[in-house]
Amino acid sequence: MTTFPFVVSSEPSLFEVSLMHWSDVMAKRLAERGDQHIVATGITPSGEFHIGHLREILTGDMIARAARRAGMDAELVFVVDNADPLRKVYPFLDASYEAFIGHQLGSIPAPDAEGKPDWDRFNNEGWSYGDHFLQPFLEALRQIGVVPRLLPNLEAYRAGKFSKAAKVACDNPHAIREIIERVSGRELPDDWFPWQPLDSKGSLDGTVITDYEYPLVHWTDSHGQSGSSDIEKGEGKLPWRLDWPAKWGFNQITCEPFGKDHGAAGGSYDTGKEIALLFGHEPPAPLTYEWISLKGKGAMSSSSGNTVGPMEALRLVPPEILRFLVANSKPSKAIEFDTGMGLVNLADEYERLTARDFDTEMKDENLSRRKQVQIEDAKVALELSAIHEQEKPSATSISFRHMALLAQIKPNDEDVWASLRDSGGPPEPTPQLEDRLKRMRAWIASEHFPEDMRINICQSPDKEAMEHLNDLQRLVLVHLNETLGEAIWTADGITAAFKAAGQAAEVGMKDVYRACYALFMAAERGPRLAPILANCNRGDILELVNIALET
RNA sequence: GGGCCUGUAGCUCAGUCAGGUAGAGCGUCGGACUUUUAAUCCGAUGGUCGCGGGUUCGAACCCCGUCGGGCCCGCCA
Repeated sequence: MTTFPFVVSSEPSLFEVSLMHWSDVMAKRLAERGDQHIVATGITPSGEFHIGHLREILTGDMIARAARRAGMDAELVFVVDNADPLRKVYPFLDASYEAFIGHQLGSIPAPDAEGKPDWDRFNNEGWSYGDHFLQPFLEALRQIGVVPRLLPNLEAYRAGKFSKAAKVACDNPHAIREIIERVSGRELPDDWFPWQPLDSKGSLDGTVITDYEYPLVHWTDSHGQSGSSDIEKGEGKLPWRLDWPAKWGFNQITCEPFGKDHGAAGGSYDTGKEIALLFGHEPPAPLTYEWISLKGKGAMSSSSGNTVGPMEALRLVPPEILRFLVANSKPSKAIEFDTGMGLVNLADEYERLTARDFDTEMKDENLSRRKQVQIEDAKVALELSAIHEQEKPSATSISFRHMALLAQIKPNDEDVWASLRDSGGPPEPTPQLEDRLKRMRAWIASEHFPEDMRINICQSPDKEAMEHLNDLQRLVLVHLNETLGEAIWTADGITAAFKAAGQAAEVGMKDVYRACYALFMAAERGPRLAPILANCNRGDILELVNIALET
């Protein structure tokens, strides 16, 4: 008998490390700190949001859910970094935005359809640049089952929430400088000061600090103007490396996932955790995650237009599949988002998982440890994929592939439901299924739908496919010309014509279908032909058979 | 220069934290369903765990080195 040194004899705890999903590992870490948690996420609304940003939010959401499942209180918050400045005139912006560079995203007008500043909405409704990009993202979040408490950063500055930290920083610029220089290994300019005042035009760039008398930071700007910035009234902002740890404090953040850029040694989390202590609070438990890139196109980037937006993704993919993508990948794993075949496989894997009974599987005592890990991981990933936290993910029992076929073959939804009914599906379409079909149709209509999945009826006979047919199979075509010509143009009628052609040619149905698939789809096999042909133009199909016979 | 992630079956990846007989899904191939919604079911196929050393009774896993891919250390959150 083999003994495994790693088997501990004590009773299995909820936190049996070897059997944990990544979200549970984080929950365990949080449990060591207490049972009240605020999980933070944060994004700068500088441009179009993309599914890369979804990972940030979903990672946080899943940690919060895991903490709640383990019996803790946990809330998800979303810091909207609208106090950050506009960095440059992005390609989607009009050149007039040049004047706003350095200005805070929450204090400048949103671009209109032509990329020009929309002053009307800005002046009348206060509709800002940040709002413009945030709004659709929030809608996508709602669909995907994430409703975080929003913490707009600019408003936090104006409300004086940064006052305490800003005072500590401005009172101790040398201590801050020491931390940043030592931990990040870079040298700060001599005139560096831990506060960025707004200049005479409202920009955070280009000011020189001339003096500090709490609560005022005195400055001169690039326009030759000078003035004072009150650090308690949001007349400026803390530099990012201080801004972040300051937010941890007054928002009482206990956990925050962030992209790998922040997580690098000497990066902003490293300096942040020391600065947090200086501010007087513990840094949150970190979790570094990898980026999501687009398959074959590299990293996602708003400015290059190389993105799939959350709303676009949701038109194609059911939200639970998007959640599953994140839940099923360890945060350290880079995700390649593939809107083609990868998506089909992902969705079908999801469907297969929903059909499994994990509890029963786990009862098998002969399972290897490895197997147990797999089951546990899959089970938790599936739970986290549910849009609503409490609900069990339900199986549609219709694979993505199958749905893709039906949606292509049947232009009318009713026919799809009828077909499902006939093949043992649900008597009435569930709302979930209707939703699936709607998204599937959008996907098929989009450029993202993989060619491999597309059903194409040949316009003319494919030479190569036809050459592979033997004489017997060719003979079928002769009879097919006749039987099909007389057939009633319905699925049943066409099926009957196939049979009749087979009988006339005295060959088995296998050869009939071989011949048909070669002719109609240039393939050896395929989806059931008759219903597809029934939806095609009769004249075109007969013409196709004719041409084939002539050549 | 410093650091992080990553390399396992044709593909996507588990497994590395706590060393104990290389795993899953997809794909491919074959069969069944007396023929079909790329379906389903069964079976088969498949890997010098990037490479080289070391530690060990035993290494995908730990240590050292090396090669390849991605990335960060410039307030770009």
